[in-house]
Amino acid sequence: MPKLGIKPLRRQQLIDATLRSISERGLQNTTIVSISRIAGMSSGIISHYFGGKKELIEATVSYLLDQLQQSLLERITEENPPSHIRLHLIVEANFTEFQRSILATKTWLSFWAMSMHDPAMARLQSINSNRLYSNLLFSFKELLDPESAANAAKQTAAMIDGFWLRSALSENAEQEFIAAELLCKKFINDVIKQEISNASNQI
Amino acid sequence: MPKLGIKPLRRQQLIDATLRSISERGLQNTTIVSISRIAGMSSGIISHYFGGKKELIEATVSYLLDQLQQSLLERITEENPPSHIRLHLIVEANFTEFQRSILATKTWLSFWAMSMHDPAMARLQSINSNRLYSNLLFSFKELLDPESAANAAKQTAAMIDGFWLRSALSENAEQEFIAAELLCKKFINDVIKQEISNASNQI
DNA sequence: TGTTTTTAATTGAACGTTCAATCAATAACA
DNA sequence: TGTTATTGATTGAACGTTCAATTAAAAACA
Repeated sequence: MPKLGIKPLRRQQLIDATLRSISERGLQNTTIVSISRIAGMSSGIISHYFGGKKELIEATVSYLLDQLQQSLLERITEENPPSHIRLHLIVEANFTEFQRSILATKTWLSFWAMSMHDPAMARLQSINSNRLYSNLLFSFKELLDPESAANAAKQTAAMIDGFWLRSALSENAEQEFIAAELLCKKFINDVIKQEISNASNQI
Repeated sequence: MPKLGIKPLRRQQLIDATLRSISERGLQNTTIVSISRIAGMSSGIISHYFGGKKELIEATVSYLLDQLQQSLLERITEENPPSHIRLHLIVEANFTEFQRSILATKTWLSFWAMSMHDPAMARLQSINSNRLYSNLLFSFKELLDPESAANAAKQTAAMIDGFWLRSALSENAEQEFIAAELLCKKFINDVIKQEISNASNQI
């Protein structure tokens, strides 16, 4: 009998090792050997559990996407929070402790660059990008007229991604992430305030 | 004697070829051979004019930074435009025809990813990031109080980078870039409008 | 002007290195 | 013992760099 449940364990161990390798050496210098050494296993194990290096990288990115999705779901378990709270929760999910980790940041950046010439990566990237927009749009629509909501959702999504990028590349990333989260929330509050006052003026 | 003043010409030809190679195959698949073939020269030429591949990549990124800077300067040749116009010009500079080109977008993305584990690239990246923020801050300060100006400048910089990133990765990049430019300008207008009405309420 | 000399630009084969993938051998387990 | 998990040496392709040889343009000369 094969060891029970060892396959998902090994796969997760190798994904963790991949994140560490990329955060330490960058994607370009991450090799089959560097990953397997961090995982404390041999180089052949990667082909055995993932078929090849490419599939392991893809699985690692999928893992990051799942983590991001889960960090949002964890926050909305409460019974339907009001829209403006929900918007803040979306922001928070994108600036989680985990999202800020060097493990994650370096991998996200490499992943974005890869998306430009790797169809499989581009597909994952597109799903994630649309998900953020859709989540924001859903909540904004309960507060603003459709066109304003669409604009606000696009602007917020861009601001989140932009702040995330600038923070990740900054020298004192941790402080920048904290400030970024606050400024994203401030933007959301201001948009809602402004649009509501605009609407009341028009009546 | 061989052709005089050919050095700057060849260097630019190789930089152009590097942009094309990265846009076609991605940075990972860009090799000395792929670049020199696009340039119509031999592989040895790169070491001769740049010392090595690394220096050529750095020169290519510097070229992109210069183009970005120049596209802004070209717009502000007029005698001191008013602050809100200047802010729009900054946005426009970041969404130039050239910035939208596949040649540039793929290289920028690879460059960001490289910055995380290449000190020379990180330095270039930091300069560029600060420059955008400083330019925005300068103009916002003429319209808003210092704290509001700093917040607005950070938010605008993030929104520009974020929109740029999302547009570059999008399937119909061209349309997205156009919409992005408009939404960045709209944000700037709204911030100014809102802060001014806030200030008048406080009096 | 026509010829020769000088000079640097350019080539591309060869070299050493690095990497992902493979697979026969071994270890761990049931 | 038989089955699966794991190892790690080996392979061959791909890469950046180097450099002796070649090419062609400019300079010097007559």
